Amino acid sequence: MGRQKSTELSGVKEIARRANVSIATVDRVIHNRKGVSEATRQKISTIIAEMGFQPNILASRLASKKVNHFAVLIPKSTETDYWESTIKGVERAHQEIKQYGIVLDKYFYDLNHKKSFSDAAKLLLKKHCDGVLLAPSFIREATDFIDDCQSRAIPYVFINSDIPGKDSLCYIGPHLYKSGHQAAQLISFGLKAGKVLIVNISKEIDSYHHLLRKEEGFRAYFDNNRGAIKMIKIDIRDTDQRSIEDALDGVMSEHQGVDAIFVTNSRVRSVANYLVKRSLENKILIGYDFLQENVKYLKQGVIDFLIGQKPEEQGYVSLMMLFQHIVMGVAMPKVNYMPIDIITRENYEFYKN
Amino acid sequence: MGRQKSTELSGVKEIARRANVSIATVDRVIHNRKGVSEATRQKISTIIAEMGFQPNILASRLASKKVNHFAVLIPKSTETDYWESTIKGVERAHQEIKQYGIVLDKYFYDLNHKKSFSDAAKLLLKKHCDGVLLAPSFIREATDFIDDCQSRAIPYVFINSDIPGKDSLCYIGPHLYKSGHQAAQLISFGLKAGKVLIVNISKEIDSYHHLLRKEEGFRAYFDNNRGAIKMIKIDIRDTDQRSIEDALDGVMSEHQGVDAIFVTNSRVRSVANYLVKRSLENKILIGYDFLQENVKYLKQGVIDFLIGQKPEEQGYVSLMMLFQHIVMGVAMPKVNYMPIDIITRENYEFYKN
DNA sequence: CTGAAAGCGCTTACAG
DNA sequence: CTGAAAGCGCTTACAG
Repeated sequence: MGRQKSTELSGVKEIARRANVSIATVDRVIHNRKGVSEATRQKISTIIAEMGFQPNILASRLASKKVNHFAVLIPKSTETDYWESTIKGVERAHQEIKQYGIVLDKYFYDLNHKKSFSDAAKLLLKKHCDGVLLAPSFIREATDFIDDCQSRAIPYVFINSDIPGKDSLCYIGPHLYKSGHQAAQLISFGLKAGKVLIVNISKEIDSYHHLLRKEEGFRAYFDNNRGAIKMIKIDIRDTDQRSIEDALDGVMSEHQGVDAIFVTNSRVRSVANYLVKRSLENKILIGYDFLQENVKYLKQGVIDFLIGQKPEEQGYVSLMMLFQHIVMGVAMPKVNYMPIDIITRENYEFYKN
Repeated sequence: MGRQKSTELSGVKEIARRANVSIATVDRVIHNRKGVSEATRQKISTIIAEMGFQPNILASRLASKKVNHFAVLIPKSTETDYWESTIKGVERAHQEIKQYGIVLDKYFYDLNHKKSFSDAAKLLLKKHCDGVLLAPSFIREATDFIDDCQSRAIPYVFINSDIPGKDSLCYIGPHLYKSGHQAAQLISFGLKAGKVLIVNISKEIDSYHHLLRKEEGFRAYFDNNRGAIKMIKIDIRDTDQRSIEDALDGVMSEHQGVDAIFVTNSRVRSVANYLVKRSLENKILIGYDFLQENVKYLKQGVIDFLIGQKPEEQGYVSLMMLFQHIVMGVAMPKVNYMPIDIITRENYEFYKN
């Protein structure tokens, strides 16, 4: 391991020397603090530019002992589900940056109750906070909340879905339409002609809007590549296994000879379970999300493909974005679409959420 | 933005106070330096454990001005190729950690000349270095080099491929066998019966060994799921377009009615080009790597699937591993397989190498 | 508008 | 074997 006392001329001390001022004044200029004559400011700015000076962020955070609070507002998770991965990613990012004085405040809401969102949001706004990371599941409630954020000049990033028309620091999540498109392409690769069933399962009317965007993309693919594919669709609003099976029995008997099924969310496991019970495993089945239960059916060959949305990376990237923007002062892209991952029984063991 | 002077009792000062010693002695114990009586060491260790003390890495690196040199030894890249991405990932990681006093020394060799590897390795070993990241393309030469590393106690990580039997800090790269398996599954999803052609294109005898592991995995899939698939194979050692086309013409006329082609590396673009020239775009074509030229044919529908090996992430992760191990003292997994990514014309625009 | 001085939490000679 | 003191590059009161 080398050791080396710095001999190079750099840092605030050198700037101060060259400008013939104290380092305190240099500091004022670096941070755009007032109380510096225009002339001195000019002189120092020029020197900074010439030197290509980059402040030492370690020393800066150490000396200032500055603390930033970031708040995260997402659905609460139940065991092994999707949002569990998201919060895991957020926490992993926090581990990496907490030494810079980043405090993470977590707020969760219940996807079945809009009010829980507003309640959590209210709590959140009671404490000081320098940036927010939110999953705006409920359009109205989320809109109210971000209006509050805006009036307090708190920057926020959308995760997993966005609110069309509402400007945020950044959106991090999937391109829903395209992911539906991808599902369609996979089916059409394996099925040149036949009947395809689209299944939406959700009691959430609000989040239904996500599913619809996937469905649109799915349909559009066959419109452009129209061939011998017929499409049927069913919406299932009661999400217990029994109701799902009844609904599927209904549609299957009404429309004989379904060859492939596209489930627009992670409930594909319920459909897989149904297919096994009815000995219909040979149908092509595609759905969403790398969840334990889904992978089980993938391994068995009941589910052919899962489309992954990288919830953990979403969480990780989101918090990092906030950090890069607020602490490091780095510019960020407006949109950061997650990859559309294709998971199969051959590659699932190497998959990273 | 909050500000807050620390009031909590923590840090070396507090340890020193509790142990009734100076902070210098505390420092000696923290870093296992000698020159401390066993009694004092015991006392201090206990206090450290009790407090759950974690040294402030920012302050530590700032005060010590310690510098670590990491060396990277990989093939030199030509424009937009695979290794270009790898070095990009390495450099991105370096950007993030250089503030900790990490210096990156880059060495490149020519994949067409084994000697260039040894030469670069010799150069590398002339300078001080705390860790090495290497792509061991040439087994013999790489083995000699890591023996040197071992005798100097320099830790090293393998990237992109490993040397079976040679223990390293860590291997970061694809699971070659499984990725061949994946290619086979995709083909079999789209082709229930027919003829499949395996194509190896490489003038490199050494790196041939990689391709072979992919081919093995590919074949094994059809052995397990044997059906109406016949396999043919061709090795092409002259990699100019003309020779490739001649070779393909030969095999195609000898074996009529090939339905699908699996190219075991990124040269799939050459085969795609050939198929276009002969108006054979309707055949299923699968190959490797997210390179511009390959994506061009993916968009056109000539290539059906590309398998991505995440070269950039390989580079990023590798350097981070070295950093985590050497600077942060964190334990690392022995193997870090990259995901086996499936890239299509529907999802390529969201793909990250 | 400006500067001297103390301090962030740790490390490093140096002296004993 | 141990400690007092200076210093890393920056920030923050405080005084002028």
